[in-house]
Amino acid sequence: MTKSSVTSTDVARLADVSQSAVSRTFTPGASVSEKTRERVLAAARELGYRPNALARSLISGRSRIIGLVVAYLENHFYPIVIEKLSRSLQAEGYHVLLFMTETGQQDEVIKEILQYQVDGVVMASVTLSSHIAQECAGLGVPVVLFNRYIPDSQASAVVSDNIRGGCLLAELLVSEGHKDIAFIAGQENSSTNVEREKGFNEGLAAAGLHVSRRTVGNYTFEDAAIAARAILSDGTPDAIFVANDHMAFAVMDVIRGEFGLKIPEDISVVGYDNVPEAGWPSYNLTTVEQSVDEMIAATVEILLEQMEHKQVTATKRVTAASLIVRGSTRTTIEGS
Amino acid sequence: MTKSSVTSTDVARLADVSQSAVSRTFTPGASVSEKTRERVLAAARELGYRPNALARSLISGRSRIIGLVVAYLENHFYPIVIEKLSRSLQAEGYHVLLFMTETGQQDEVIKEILQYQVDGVVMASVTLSSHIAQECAGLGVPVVLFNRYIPDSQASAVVSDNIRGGCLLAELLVSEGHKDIAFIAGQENSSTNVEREKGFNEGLAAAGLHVSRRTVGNYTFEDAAIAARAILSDGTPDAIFVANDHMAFAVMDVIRGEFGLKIPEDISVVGYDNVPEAGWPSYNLTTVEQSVDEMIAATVEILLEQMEHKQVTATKRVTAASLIVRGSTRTTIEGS
DNA sequence: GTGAAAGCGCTAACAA
DNA sequence: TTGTTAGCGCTTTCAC
Repeated sequence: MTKSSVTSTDVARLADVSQSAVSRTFTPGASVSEKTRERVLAAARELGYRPNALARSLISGRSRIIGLVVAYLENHFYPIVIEKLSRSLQAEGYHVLLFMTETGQQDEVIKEILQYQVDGVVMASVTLSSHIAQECAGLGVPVVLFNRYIPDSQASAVVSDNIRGGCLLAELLVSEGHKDIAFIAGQENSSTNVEREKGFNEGLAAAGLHVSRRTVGNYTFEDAAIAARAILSDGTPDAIFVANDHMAFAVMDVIRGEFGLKIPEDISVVGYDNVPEAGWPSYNLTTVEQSVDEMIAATVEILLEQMEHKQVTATKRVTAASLIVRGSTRTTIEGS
Repeated sequence: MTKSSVTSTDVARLADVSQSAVSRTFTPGASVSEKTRERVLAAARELGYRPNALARSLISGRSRIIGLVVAYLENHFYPIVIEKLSRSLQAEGYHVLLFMTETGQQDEVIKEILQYQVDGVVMASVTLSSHIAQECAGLGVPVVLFNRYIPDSQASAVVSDNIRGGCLLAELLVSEGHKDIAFIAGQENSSTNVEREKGFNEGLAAAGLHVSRRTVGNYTFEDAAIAARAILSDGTPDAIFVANDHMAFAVMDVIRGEFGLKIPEDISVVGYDNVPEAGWPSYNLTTVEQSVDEMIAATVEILLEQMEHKQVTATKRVTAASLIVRGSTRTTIEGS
């Protein structure tokens, strides 16, 4: 039992310097002579001293903690986001305090977060009320909505070009000669769903087509399966656009397992996100890639910029979307 | 710009009470009269006051933060762990500070963690040196290794009964009449791999059998695919036990996609973990379930117990493993 | 039950 | 460059 944490005062005593000297030694860019620096470092090592980040935060007003709010990790897109965001922030000397929430509880959660004096907040798979966004802005705490966008919010947002992505998929399906095209939606009022659908519809419209059938999968595996059954019991469309990959896997399973149809011979399926499983041979799903790396980079950039200048202004960043063509879509169409 | 956080002093001034009264109002179990309590609460609401968790931690010596260290989220088992652990801890008033690390960097990471004065640490998919474990114990910070076990460590561990699980799978394969049985290992020196293999071998030995071929997949999708190719190019075994589900998906894809074999008609495959994808129709994988819920419950219990009594003692908890039979294994064997 | 006062471990002026 | 001196916002004795 070494017990108790050693404090800077303990180190100072052993090194025979002032407590401030110890503090300076551990403050990058402070002025300490090489001699005292070494003395302090030696003493610190001997006692096993580590600065208390909380005490530091209390006075400096910067905790170097970023709050991350997520609603669910079922969709594999989000674990990847968490991993990459966390690594990027760590590289900048920040750490992620994780908050799992239910949709609808976000405001409560934000209040909890603020108690930890976080320097910034990232909300993935979750939105927040304009009221709370304003409160954070007032406190000088930048908030970034990740993969979500709320018009007129005080919060910044990083999204990929979902409209363009939807359009790319429509163009692909059209070019392959599909006519009877169905759509399985995600969460109705989410910006991702709205924009992907919008782009998709526009793409079809440009070719004089439109979605023949539409059901809702709410971005969950189970609902997507139900949505797929609803469509297929009503006849087999040429193609289905499913609003994200996670749902698309469920849809493909229903198509092949329950209806005995072949993909892409009997029906084409396209998804959205390009999660790793989309590249797995069993699914081999044609999809649109949202570059998580770019989205994360933009997020960190916004955060750092605003934290540094303590100037919170709502910023919107849109990253590129790119088509990933795999085997779930026909390259040429034979019959009709 | 409301700027600046309101402090308890601000609230005290408005409510015309002492600053201590404000503190007591927000300290569960402190003695405050109903009257002052209401005055304080009213003032707090008016000013939008929220206690500063960092300042509280500084004096109370308890941060209510738990450090969680994870190496990778590729295997879907871990995102689920993160989600459930985070929710359980939140329910107890704790929050998770996330640290992504590379294997081999854990000691550095732990030192960073300790700076945040965490009340406890959970290490998933990662181990730590006995040296660091001792340091944490000395500081009174409980450490729980999740799904990992290190003999003679100062750290506690929560694991499922991997030996039993491996044995259950062996018994199943034996009972179905399989003879030529291959094994694809995870990470060679991880306790999960060692124990699952041990149990599996014992189970086979009880029937006078043993593993015919063995390759290593390192718990990654890519290596598992390579390991599967190595085995299959050498002839088709009756069955393959893959040390976790994540690798099993890669193996199944190779079996069906590259070798044109049918599962389970030509070959049975079993995995381990029972991640959600194992239940997806495309894989429908027979596997062993590690009850994440039970493992999380045990983890939180150990943490709370030791944090409360500030008494750190290495504890080992083993949860049950149960067989989940699905369609990737034959129920009766015809030929061979 | 309530207020005054003493710090928790640290950073940041300010003098020296 | 260095030490001294104030606090950061809060909890917690201790008298009253």
